[in-house]
Amino acid sequence: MKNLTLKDIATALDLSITTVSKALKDYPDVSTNTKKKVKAYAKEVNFTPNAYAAYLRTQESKMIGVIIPQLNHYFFSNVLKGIMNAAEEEGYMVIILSSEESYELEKKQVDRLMKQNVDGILMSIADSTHDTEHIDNISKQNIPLVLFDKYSKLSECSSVIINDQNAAFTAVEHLIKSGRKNIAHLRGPLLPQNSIDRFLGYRKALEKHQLPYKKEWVFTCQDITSDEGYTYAKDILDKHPEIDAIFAVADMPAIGAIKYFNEQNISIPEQIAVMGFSNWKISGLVTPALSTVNQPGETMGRKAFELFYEELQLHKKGEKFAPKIIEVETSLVVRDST
Amino acid sequence: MKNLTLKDIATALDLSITTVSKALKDYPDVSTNTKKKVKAYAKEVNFTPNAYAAYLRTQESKMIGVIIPQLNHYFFSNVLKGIMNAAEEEGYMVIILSSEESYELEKKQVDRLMKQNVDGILMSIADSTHDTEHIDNISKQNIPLVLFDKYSKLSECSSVIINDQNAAFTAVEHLIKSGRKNIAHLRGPLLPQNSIDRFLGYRKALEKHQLPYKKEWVFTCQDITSDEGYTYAKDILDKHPEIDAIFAVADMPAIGAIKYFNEQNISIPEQIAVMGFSNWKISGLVTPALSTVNQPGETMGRKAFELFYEELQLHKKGEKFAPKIIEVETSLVVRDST
DNA sequence: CTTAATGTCGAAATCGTTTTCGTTAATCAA
DNA sequence: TTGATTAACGAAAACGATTTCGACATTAAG
Repeated sequence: MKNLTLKDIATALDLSITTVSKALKDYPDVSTNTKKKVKAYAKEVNFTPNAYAAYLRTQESKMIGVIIPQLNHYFFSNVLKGIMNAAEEEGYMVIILSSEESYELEKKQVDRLMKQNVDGILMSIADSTHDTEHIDNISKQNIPLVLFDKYSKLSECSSVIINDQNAAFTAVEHLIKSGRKNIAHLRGPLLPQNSIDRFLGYRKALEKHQLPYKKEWVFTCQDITSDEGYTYAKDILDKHPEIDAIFAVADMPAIGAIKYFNEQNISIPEQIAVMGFSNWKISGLVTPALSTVNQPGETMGRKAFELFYEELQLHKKGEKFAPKIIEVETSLVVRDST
Repeated sequence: MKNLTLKDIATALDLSITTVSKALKDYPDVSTNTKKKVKAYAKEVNFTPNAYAAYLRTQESKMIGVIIPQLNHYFFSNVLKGIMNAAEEEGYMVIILSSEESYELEKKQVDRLMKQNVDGILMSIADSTHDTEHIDNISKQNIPLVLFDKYSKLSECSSVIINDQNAAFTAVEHLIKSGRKNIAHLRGPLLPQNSIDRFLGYRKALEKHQLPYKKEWVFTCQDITSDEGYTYAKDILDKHPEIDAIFAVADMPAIGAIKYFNEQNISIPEQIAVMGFSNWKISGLVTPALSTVNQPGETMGRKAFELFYEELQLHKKGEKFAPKIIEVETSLVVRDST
């Protein structure tokens, strides 16, 4: 049982392929009567025009590509959900690829998407990405591009982000307002802007409240989805007992730290407070429940798609599109760990 | 800057489109010399034949569709990884859709994939799916289909699964061997076979060791990715203080229970042992670390793709394919909660 | 009544690849 | 030398939808 074609419908209704095609797309030179008949029949037999054949003519694949650094990642899964829902509403299919935080793989995935003739690319760049030639290439090929979450200062294109610095600032200020004075920071890798901005937000909060900033109180996590916080918590207890709060770049390191403190019977938040970042699902389930910054992934995904779609419309009209940057609101989620 | 076509290469090398195409696909009626020249040039200009145009002729889209019940799910993310890696090796693109555990949406997503002319569909059916007409339709259209993790006894098609009953049996037996006698079960929803089989494994283990099975000790979680275990833990403490171990259908309910016990200062595993199922990343990070059954998602994904690919090759030859069922090995991960 | 405008429809070219079926020239057997 | 074989290439017809351009009939305008 093959898929139906325009020809099948044309034969059935004794019309030409042309007229059927035009009727379905509401061309003005088809009578209302014919349109009705064609549409009714098409609906009856559940006809959808073959996307591949259509592409050949229109050069529109009705597909977008999404590249994320990690597949197994609560936040990115949420972003994907937002993208996919928005995409479906406009009749777009989504091809998801992962760069596994690797610059080389990221380049390769970009290439795969271009070869697949996607109508646009939404991506969150990998931690290890240090140049943007492959990204700039996308725009050069006139393919709409939107970055989300992670972005690069080197390359100017549309982005959907949060204000990492402000969010971190608010989180740390909350620790300060609850009386903490010696606040450590589990920061992320050196390269990505998020990691830098959250660190800067941390410093700013300390500065504003005239608290000491000490280099030894900042610990770098290589992978913010791992439990590196566990070992750093040990360091903190052993070498810096004066520390009374930790602000982590992400939830997982914070949870790692909590685990160590629990094992050592250090009471949270009495002896030490712990603040995460991102609000993963698990954050509410650890003991004590983790205070954190909510990063609205689904909203970001939806906005990213909308930005792509807007850009595409202009492209089609041949107009230039000035890159837009959308900042999505975060919020502080105060639970039991602070 | 348009994408290159066969024509461009033909013009550049002063050959016909036909010869270029055939050279790239190693047809025997092209001289070795010409093949070399064409391939070298194609590589130089980074040419890949347009997939859409190729589809029109071959009816092969080189895409597969994957439907999972939830996007934001550690286990399924792992399966996806396995599928995507295997798919890439064979030059396939993957379209991922989510049924959100809804039967209606699942039907719709199947339809979308068929309309997209995917070469095959891999899916894990939703909890709420009660009939298999939409699934049988896929096979009827001669599109290779492979189910994974969740499957249906109603419909016979290739599947990649674990032996839920045996795995649950082993897990519960481990609790028994460590001296537990009154073991409760947080089971999953009534419909999916996994949930049933894990429950049956639980019962079998009790039976074998002549331990009591009590209906009141079985609690049904509606959503096994939620923390329903938290409230059931309260029930258990309040109404069934004799219970000394819990076997949960999944990690999240187990973690929910752990959270409640922690808050009530019930020591785990001394007063009560907790066993999960699936081995989510977070399981090692809660306190105490959760003992659980490891479900090798990535392997399952890879096997699922391989099964699809095998079936596709036979389809192309016009041969019949007898559905295969592959059972992937699980293993017990003993941590601190038992 | 003639010409122009309008309202419906279809023929045919096009997108880029694949593949069938020729065509040509060179090689071989007799 | 002739006929048959083989090696190397190309012309052209698909695949299914889109869209340009005409064709034809009908109506309106002059």
